[in-house]
Order: sequence, then structure tokens, then C-alpha cells
Amino acid sequence: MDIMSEPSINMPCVNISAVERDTGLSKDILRAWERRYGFPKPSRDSNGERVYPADQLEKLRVIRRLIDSGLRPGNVVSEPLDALQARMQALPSRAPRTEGEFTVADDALRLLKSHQLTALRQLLSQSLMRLGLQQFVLDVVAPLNELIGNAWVEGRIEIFEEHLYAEQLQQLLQHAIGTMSDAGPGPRILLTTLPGEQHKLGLLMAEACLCIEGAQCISLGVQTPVWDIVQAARAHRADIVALSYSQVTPLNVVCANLADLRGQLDADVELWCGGSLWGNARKTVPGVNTMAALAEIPAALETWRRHHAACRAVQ
Amino acid sequence: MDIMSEPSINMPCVNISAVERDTGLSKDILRAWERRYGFPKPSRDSNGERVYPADQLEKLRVIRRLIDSGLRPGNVVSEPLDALQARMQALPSRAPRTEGEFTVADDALRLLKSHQLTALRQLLSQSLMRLGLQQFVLDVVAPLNELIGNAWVEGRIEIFEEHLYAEQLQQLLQHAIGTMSDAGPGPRILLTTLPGEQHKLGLLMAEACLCIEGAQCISLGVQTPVWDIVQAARAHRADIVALSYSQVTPLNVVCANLADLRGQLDADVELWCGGSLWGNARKTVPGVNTMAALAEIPAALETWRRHHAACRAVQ
DNA sequence: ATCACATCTTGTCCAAGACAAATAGTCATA
DNA sequence: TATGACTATTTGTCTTGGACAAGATGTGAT
Repeated sequence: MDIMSEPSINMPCVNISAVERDTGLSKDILRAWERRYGFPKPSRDSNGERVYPADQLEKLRVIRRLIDSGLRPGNVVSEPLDALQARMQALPSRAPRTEGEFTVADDALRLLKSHQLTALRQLLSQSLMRLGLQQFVLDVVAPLNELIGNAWVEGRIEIFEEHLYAEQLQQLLQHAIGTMSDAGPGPRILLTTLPGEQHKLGLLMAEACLCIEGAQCISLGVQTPVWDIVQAARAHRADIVALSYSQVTPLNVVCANLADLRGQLDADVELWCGGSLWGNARKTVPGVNTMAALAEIPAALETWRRHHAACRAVQ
Repeated sequence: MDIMSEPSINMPCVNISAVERDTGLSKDILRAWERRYGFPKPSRDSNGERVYPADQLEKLRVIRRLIDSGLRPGNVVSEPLDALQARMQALPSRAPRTEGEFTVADDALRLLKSHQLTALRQLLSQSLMRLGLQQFVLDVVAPLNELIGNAWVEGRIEIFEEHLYAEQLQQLLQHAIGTMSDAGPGPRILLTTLPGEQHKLGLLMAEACLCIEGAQCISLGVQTPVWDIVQAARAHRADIVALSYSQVTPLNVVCANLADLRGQLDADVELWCGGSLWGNARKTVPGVNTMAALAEIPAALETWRRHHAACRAVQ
């Protein structure tokens, strides 16, 4: 359906800012790679400014994911696309997924790709009802997310399909969370993401797991500046600030942001940060509770409650 | 720790990345202002890199707010802090609003500012139930949006409060839309915003008005690239693509994007674009149906249906 | 008043260089 | 075979100073 190898007959092109937005690679990095490795090699517009064709953008996304999984730029940036895709296949797939329990996720992906939107919504909704919110999030949404992510970098689904998927799931989760929000003796938790992180789904999944355990969740949505998180935490007397990250932000940046936020937050407010990027991270930030998986949430909450009860007793 | 010469003994200092993060001003802008206006004037570390003291960061935030409310950098960046704060006070309040019909919006703003979240949610929810979705959107949400926008540029509410407000309303609207989505003989309408436009609320308000009139809405969420909108419209055989814009994007950019999208969309797909920025716009784009207010939606749908019925009859 | 035209403003991009932190490679020692 | 120390390379980020186009403002004529 879409376009072929010839650049620029009808291929959509974008400038360096758009590439930075779409790939999470900074302008500096894009220019440095071009200088050092010869890729990306954008054409130039009449003003001498870089114009990236869609296929290079596509390749950059693959590269991004390979680097996130541990490879180094010098080894992958200059390789041709098919070699990279071969490497993608060879990556140790963290999700074993040979068992029969994730078939819902598979079915959902199939429905998404065949554009059967109402059927998709029905399937997800039914699955939610059958499993309950917690199990639904852990056993369906999380693997489905990974499935979608992989399908996307391998070019098997389009961006608009991912948008559509995220939209459906957001609705479903938000509704489910809304129906039980008002309970909870648990800690007051402020949820958001930092600027640059646009993915709301991870946030909602966390919120679901937290609400189920009786926490009082206050969600600011995505992309709240550090300073405003600090203010919000004070205004709402939050016990915990919980952030979510997908893979698009480089680990260094994430750690810097977290350290910054940790420094500005009042000391008695805990800072939790979740996201799949902590799976193979060796780095940690002092004073920040990082979680690689949603399944860690209940234990963390339990710990907080015990500790908090003890503190109260002492006072 | 590693404090420097002049500014202060214990003032925390940050590098240029942190300033970008906290103020939303890009590194390029920070360097350009320093070159042109002499502010900010960071000290340098041992490696010659910029180190910004906290008071300059604070002033940058004030400047940011003044610029967002219409002032120009050349006039404010080099002024002293107290002059800037005087200007903040002197900002004209754009909202006349003397009538008594928007009291719900006023109450909502009050609750938001006093951080009574559950009360706010209750108020909005009750209001929705009482008025019905359409009237709620037109008579409460729209004026409340304007109220919030004004309060923000005047510095009466914080960014995090605006986030919180948007989040509550999004949940409410999304839920309301979800409970009636599956009906409708009407046109298939693809809803989204273009990259750069992050406001989902406008989109949801439009979706609500469209759904009520029996249209089949397919929402892609925010920030879908042009190329993907085209693909999505084909995949889902949309009759209409509807976009939403708030005021933050310059009109020229909007028009250019619209023309681009219009050129790539199949000719038999209509393109609608709504948003308050069309209120005083003299510019139009050929082939694009622009609407300044949500109230225009029913008539537009009626027109489409009549025209479409006629076309069918001809075939 | 309204429009067209000239003039400033201002955000963004570019090039090429520099440097430190992170990573990989090497070699000797327990 | 591990482990640790040391060196070399890789890589992200910051620097300067210049350039340009789109937006905003001012000016003059209709």
C-alpha cells in the first residue's frame, strides 16, 4: 500500500524537530550520528536544512529499540535495515509466551490489524469483566503492549493503529478506575509523567493497580513539569509521587530528571518510578523507588503501609 | 556542595538541560537570549559550561508566563524581576462575564483552586446529569475552559491545577461518550489533532456533540501525523476527518497543515476543523470546513446528510 | 480606517570542535 | 578461572557564532 524505495515521489518528509519528537533522539544526537556514522543522511531543503524521509525515520526507530536493548550505536547505526531487523528477531524476547494464556492479546492484535474496532472493544471489555481489573492489566494489557510495540518497530502495524489501540484501552481503563475511585484508606498518590513522556497507558495501568490496593490516586495526566509536580504534591498533601516512563526517553535523561525532582520534593514524600525501561537497568537513583513491573506494586504499597504505621506509632 | 563565587552561599544551581526541562525554554532560546538581551547570565563550571542559579530560573518562569500572555521577549527579558512582577499584576483580564448563567463554571473553578477534587468531580457529574451531554458541553465546559485559560495567563492558577481540571473533565466526557457510542446511522467521522496540538479536551467536546447527533466517531487521540491520518481514513472508510485546534498553534501553521492534509486525503472525504482560533480568522483553506464554535456542529451534520442522501439518489 | 510594503524581532537551524562519562579491551594477579 | 586495575575508545552533550525565515511592528498611501 505505501511507498517504495525511491525517495520522495510521495514520501512524507519531516524536519529535525519532528524526528526528535517521534524517535526521542535529540537533535544533537541526530547530527552527531550523521557526522560519525553517515546515517541518517537527510536531504536538504532550499535553505540547507535537514529533511528526513519516512524510511530513515522508520530505521531510526528500529535503531532506537536495538540500542535500548543493549547494543551500541557504532554497531548498528550504519548497518542496513534488513540486518537490523534480523537482529530484532534475534533479541531475547523477554516474554516467553508459549503458553495459552495470552491468547486474548493475540486476538486483540489481530482485530486491531483488521480494523474491527467494535469487536476489539468488546473483546477487551469482556476480558476485563472475566478476569477482573488487576489480572486484566497484568495478563492482557501488559503483554499486549509489548506485542504492539514490537509489531510497530517491525513495521507490521501503522502509527494510527497504535493510536487507536491506545485510545480504546485508555477509555476502558479510565472507566474501570472511575467506578471505584472513591474508596481507599491507603496513601495519597500523585500520578503523572514528566515532560517528554506522552504515553498515558502506562500511567493508567499503574493507577489501576494502585486503586485496587486501596490507594487514593490523583492523576495529573501526562507531561507535568518538575516544578508543578512539587507544587501539586504539596497542595494535595501526597504521600507518594508516582511517575511512569515508556522506553522512548533515554535512561540518562530519566535519571537526571528523577534526581532533580527528588531534590525538590519534600523529604517525607516518596518518589516511585515505574516502566519497562528499568528491566535491564543497572542504574538507580538514590531516594527513588524504581519498579520494572506492575506486579511489584502491591508489595511496595504493603511496605509503605507497614512503615507508615510504624512511624505513626512512634509519634 | 559545588557552589560558586558570587550569587549566594547555598543557592542550588543547575545546568542548561535542567533549565530547559523546568521552564520549557529550549537550549537554543536560552543561549540566544543570553547573547541578545544579556539574560540569563549563568556562571560557568570548570569546563566552561553554563550553570544557572535558582533565582535566574525563577525569573525565567515569570518571563515565560508573560510571553505566553502576549508580551515579547525583547521587552521583558532584560527587565528586573520586580518590574516583571508589576507587569504580571497589570495584565488585562480578557473575560467580561457579568451574566449569571455560568455559575456552575464559577463554582467549578473555585473548587479546583481549593483542591477539593472529589467535590469538583461531583459537581461536574451532577451538572452533566441535569443538563444532558449536549447542553453540558455547550453551557458549562466551553465557558469553564475559557475561564481556566484566562485564570492561567493571569497567574491565578498553576499548571498542575489546569492538568487536574482537564483530567477530570476528560474522564467525565469519555465516559459519557462511551455509554452511547455504538448507535448511529450518521457519517463515519475520524477525530484527531495534528502533531503539536496536545489538547484533548476540545476533541472530546466535539466528539460528544457529534455522537449525540448520531455520527459514528472514531477517535485517534491527539497528535496524529498527516500521513497516518490519511491511512486511517482509508482503513476505516471515514466520511469525514475532523480536527481540533486550541489557540496555541499559530494560524499559518494550522493552515499549512490543513492544506497539506487536504491534498493527501481522498477527494470524497470531507475535512472539518474546529477550534476557537477560527473565531476571528479571515483566512480559510479551500476544501476545509472550519467551525468557530461547537454549536455549528449539528447544522453541519445535517448539511452533510442532506447532501449525501442526494448523491446516493443520483447514483 | 484599511491595506500594502519595509523593517525589526525572534525562534530555530547549522557546522565543527571539545570534553567527560560510560563502555570495552588488555593485562596482571589471586 | 575469576577479579581487579588500567588504558583506549565510544558516545552524548555542550560550546560558539553565524544565518535565515516567519511573525510582529511600524509607515505611508489609498
